[in-house]
Amino acid sequence: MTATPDRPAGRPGPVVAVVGPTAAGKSALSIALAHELDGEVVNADSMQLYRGMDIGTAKLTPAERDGVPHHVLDIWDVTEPASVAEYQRLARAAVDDIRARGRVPLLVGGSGLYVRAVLEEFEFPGTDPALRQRLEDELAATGPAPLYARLSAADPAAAEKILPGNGRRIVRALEVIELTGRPFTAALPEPKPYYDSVQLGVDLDTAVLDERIARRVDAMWAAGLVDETRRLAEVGLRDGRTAGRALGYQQVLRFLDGVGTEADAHDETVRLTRRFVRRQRSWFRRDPGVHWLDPTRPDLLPAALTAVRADRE
RNA sequence: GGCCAGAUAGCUCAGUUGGUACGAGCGUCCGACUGAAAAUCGGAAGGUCGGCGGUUCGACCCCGCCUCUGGCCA
Repeated sequence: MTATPDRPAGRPGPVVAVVGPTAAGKSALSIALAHELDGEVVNADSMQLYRGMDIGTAKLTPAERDGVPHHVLDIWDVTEPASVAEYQRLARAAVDDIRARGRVPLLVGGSGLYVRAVLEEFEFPGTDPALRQRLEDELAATGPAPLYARLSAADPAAAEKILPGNGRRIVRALEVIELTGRPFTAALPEPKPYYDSVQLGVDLDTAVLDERIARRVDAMWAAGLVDETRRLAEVGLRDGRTAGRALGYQQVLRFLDGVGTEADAHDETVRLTRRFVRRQRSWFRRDPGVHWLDPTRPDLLPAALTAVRADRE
């Protein structure tokens, strides 16, 4: 139990986080928990932040939300680049507001960094579009090697933690160093809670989850993902640095641009979503604080509630 | 029935003019991760090179037979 700076008086319970890989059953559990706990959902899915990206992100429809208020979704245009820092501000404001009203915040999503940014002490150094652009242009022109050499000289500790081929992270590190004059924290810090929280993780056997992903992508296609993408393309999805790369949308965009068939786009989406799941797991598994639950167990909800209440002492 | 091509990692295919397979992409497994994180990047495990025989000091690469696959001709 860690004191939080501006926790309202009384006994606000922990923030309940529901995490895990895509398609494992986070949404269903979160709705059930919300009903039991008098909770409201705060989204922690980086792509559900985009307005209009509904089918491909498996966003719950208003009807599926079943009366449970959802926050921090549909806040960005598809052309806007995502920002964890901005998300952090918005999500924390939503959490604080929910608690101030005496209700329970449920942080739900599969974007590991986003979840941590809310739950733990996590300060993002600033950014500067012009500087960033300059570094990115340089990266595009020369490749990562010269940039990495510069990073090694300026901040050996960071360089040691960042692989020489990872242009993205090298650029960000150089940006932070130049901007702040201080070294870049290239390794995740020991978690220090910002909110008291309970993290519930749901996951399935790989074979089962892989099959579910295939069916989910089928369902997305049937629900009109191609049309949704076409509509979003008209309002700039292609220029969206973040949104245009979302799973499913990126593949449909390629198909719409004449690269490959629609079936290719579908199959690629399945393939890449499966790969994404592996990455999500490697993020969440390292966190010892996650209480894992098998979402197929019949007593899932009671088990989840037990885990939440166990933390309340 | 005849002719031709092919048979190499789980899949698709490179490759060796005979000297322990440099393999690649995809898949699989594992990992990193501080303002794009559904991003970005790294590592590992997988092959008695279709079968049997022959030639040779030595064959995945040469020869013969066989099996399977694809195509062409009957």
